[in-house]
Amino acid sequence: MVENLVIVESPAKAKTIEKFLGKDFMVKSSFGHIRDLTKKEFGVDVKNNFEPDYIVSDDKKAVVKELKSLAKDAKTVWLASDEDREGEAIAWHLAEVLDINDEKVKRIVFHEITKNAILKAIESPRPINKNLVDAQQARRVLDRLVGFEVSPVLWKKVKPQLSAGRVQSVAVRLIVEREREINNFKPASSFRVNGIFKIVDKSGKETELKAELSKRFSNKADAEAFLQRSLKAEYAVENIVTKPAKRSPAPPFTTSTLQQEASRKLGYSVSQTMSVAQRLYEAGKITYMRTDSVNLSSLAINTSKAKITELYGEAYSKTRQFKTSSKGAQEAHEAIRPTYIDKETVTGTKQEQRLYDLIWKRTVASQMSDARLEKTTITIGISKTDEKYVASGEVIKFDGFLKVYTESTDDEEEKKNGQTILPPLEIGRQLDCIEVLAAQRFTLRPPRYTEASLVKKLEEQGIGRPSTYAPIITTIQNRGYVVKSDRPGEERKFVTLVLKNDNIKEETKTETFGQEKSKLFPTDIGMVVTDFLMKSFKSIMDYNFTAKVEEEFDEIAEGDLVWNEMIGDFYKPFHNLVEESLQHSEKANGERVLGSDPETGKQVSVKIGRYGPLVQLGETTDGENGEKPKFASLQPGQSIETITLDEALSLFRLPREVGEYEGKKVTVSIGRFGPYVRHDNKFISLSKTDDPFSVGIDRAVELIEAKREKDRKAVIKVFDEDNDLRVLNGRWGPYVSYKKKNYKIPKSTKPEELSFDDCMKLIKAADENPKKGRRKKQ
DNA sequence: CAGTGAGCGAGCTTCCGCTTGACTT
Repeated sequence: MVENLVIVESPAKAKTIEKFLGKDFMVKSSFGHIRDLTKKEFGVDVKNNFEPDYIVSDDKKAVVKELKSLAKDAKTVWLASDEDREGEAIAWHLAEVLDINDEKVKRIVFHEITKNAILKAIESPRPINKNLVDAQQARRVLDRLVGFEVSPVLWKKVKPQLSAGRVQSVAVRLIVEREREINNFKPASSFRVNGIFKIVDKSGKETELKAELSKRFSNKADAEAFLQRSLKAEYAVENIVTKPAKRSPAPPFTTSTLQQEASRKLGYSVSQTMSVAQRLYEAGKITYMRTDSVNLSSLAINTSKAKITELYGEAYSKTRQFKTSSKGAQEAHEAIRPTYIDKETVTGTKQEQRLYDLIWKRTVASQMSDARLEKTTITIGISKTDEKYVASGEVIKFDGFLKVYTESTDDEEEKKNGQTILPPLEIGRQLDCIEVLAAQRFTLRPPRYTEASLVKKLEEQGIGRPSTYAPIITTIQNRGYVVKSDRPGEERKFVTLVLKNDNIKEETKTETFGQEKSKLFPTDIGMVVTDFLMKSFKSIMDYNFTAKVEEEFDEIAEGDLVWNEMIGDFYKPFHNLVEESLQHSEKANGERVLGSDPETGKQVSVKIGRYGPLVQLGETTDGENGEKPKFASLQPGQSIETITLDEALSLFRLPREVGEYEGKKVTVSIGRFGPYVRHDNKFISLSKTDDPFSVGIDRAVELIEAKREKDRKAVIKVFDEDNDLRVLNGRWGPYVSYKKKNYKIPKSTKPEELSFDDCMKLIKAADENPKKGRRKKQ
C-alpha cells in the first residue's frame, strides 16, 4: 500500500517525477483523457441542456481499473494533470471516475518538471477549478455538435464518409483559397537593372561590385532607353552611409516553431518531427514536446548561462525570458529544450541526434547576446542620367548568437539576398562599369502551403493545439481533401538587355518557375466541399470563428458565463443552418460545362462522380434517344476547376488501338497506375517520356519485347517437380515464388544452387512460423 | 493491378484534444 498516489498525464513524466518524490509517493499516468463523449450515440443531449454523455474509452479501461484500485488504498490522491483547460478536465474526470472521497483528492499543478517546482506544488494544493472544467466541456460539446451535425449534411449533399469540423474545414479552406489565388494570378513583369563595376584596390587587386538601379522599368522600351542613355556614361561614388544594426535571437522552440524549423532545416515532415521528439522526450533528453510556451525554467536559464560562458566567453551570454505572442496559448509547460543543457550531443539515431542538435542550438542561442552589424549603402551616380545605382552590404561586427544558430525563413527570395561584404570605397571615386544588365523579372505568385507553413498559419489564427497540428494534416489528407505532392516547373521566356563595350545586345532566355516539392494541393472534392460549406455554414468557416468561441470559453473559465447557456446561444442559429441546408441545398458535384465537342456537337462537362472526378460527353437527357453519355476519369494532376476543353476531349481518345503484334491487338491507355500498353492480356507500363496519346506500334512492340526480356532474366530457376515453384529475381534481389506467395532466401545460400527440396523446406518453415510484422493486414 | 458513372435500400461514416503503443513496411 502506498500513502500517496500522484496522477499525471504522461508516463515519461511520471517516471521523472517519481525520482523527485521519494518512497511515500507512487506516480502513475492517466495517458491523457480517460473519458470522452460516447461515439455510438450523438453524445450530447441537446434537449436537456446539452448534457454530455461520457464513457471511459475502450483503450483506457485497463488504466482506469488500475488507478481505481490504487486510489482506493491510498491516503491521498494527487491529481497533477496539466494546468490548462484540458488538464483541469482530466483531473475532474479522474475525480469522478475513481470514485473516492473528496477529502482524499488534492489538485496540484506545476509548469516545469524540476524538483523544486514539484515540491512547491505539493505544498500548495487547491480544489479542482470547475469553471475551467466547464470551459473544456463547452469546447468539447461545441466540437461534437459541429462535427456530428455538419458531416451528415455532407454525406447527403456531396458524398458519404466526408467530414467537417471547426478545425479541419478551415484548414482545407486555407489551402483551397491559396490554390485559387495561384490559379487567378497574373504575373506582371518589369525590368530590373544591375550594374557590374570594377574596383581596383590599393594593392592593385581587382574585385567586382554589383549594384542595383534604384528604379525598375515597366517595359522593354523604357529599359532600352535607359541603356541608350547609359552609353559612354561615367560613374562615381556619390554617397556611402554606414549604420549600425542589431539582430536578436528567436525564442526557444514551441511545437509549432520546432515543426517549422525541422521542416526547413532538416526536411522532416510534421509528424516525423513529433515522433522523433517523442523518442527524445521518453529517453529524458528533452522536455515535453507538445507546448505553446516559450518560457524557460530558471534552472535552464542558469545552466545555459554557465555553458555559454564556458564555450564562448561571458560576452556571448545574455539571459532572456521570452513572452508568448501566439493567440490562445495556454502555457502549461516549458518551451521545448534539452533536459540537460550542458549536454551538447546525445546518443541515438541520426534523426534523433540532428533534432536534438537543433533544439540545443535554438535554446542556447536564445540566451546569447545580440549580434551587432554594420549596414552599408553605397550610392553610385551616372553622369548622363539621374538614376542611381545602390549597393548594400552587411558586415558582422560581433556575431553573438549567430555563432550558434540562425532561424530560417519560408521566403525563397530572402535567401538570395545574402549579406555581401562591400569593398572599401570613398566618396567621389570614379568607377569603371563592366556591364549593365537589364533583365525581365516576373512577380511571384503566392506560395503553396507546406505542412509546416500550414501549421504556422493555423497557429497564428489560434486554430488547433500543439497536440493536434500533426493529426490535422493527416486528417485532411486521409479524407481526400488535400494531397501532398510535387509539381514540375513550367518554362517561360524572358528578355535581357546587356550593355557591354558600348554595345547593347538583346537576348531571349528561358527560365523554369513554379516548381513545387512536397506542397499541399486541394483535391476536387476538397474544393467542392469547401464551396458547399462556405455557402451553408459561413459562420463556422470564418477564420475568426475559433478565436470568437475561445473568448467565450475564457469567460466561462472566469466564471462570467454559464457553459450550457453559451452552447445554447450557439446551437439555435447553428442548428437552423443545418436544417435549412438539409432541406434546401442542392446536391453539390462541382459540375462545370466546358463547351461542346466539335465533332459531335455534344456537351462536354466535368464533375465529381462516384469514383472521383470525371469528364462527360453528352447529356443524361440524351438518353431518351437511346444514347448514353460517355465518361472518362480525370488524370492525376488534373482538376475539374482548371481542365480545358481540349484536355477533356483528349481523355476520350483512350484506350487507343495502335496496331497488331503477333496477330493480337495492341492498345494504349491510362490506368490506375499510369499509362500502359496492353497486349495479349499483359500490361506493360509506359516510361515517363512516352506520351500515351502518340505512342505508335513500333514503340509499343519495343516495350513488349523489353518486358519479355526482363521477365526471362527474372527467372533464375524452374523445377520439373512443380511448375508453381520458381526462383526469381525481383526488385529486392532473388526470392522464391510458390503459389502466388513469396519467400525470402537466406543470405548464406546461393539462389542458383537451391534444389527443389531446399525450396520446399524454406516454404514450410516460413509458413509454419510467420514472423511478426510479416502477416498481411486482414 | 490496369473498371467503374442505372437505381434502390440497408448500414455505415463524422468532431477536437489529451496521451501511447500496436500495427505494418
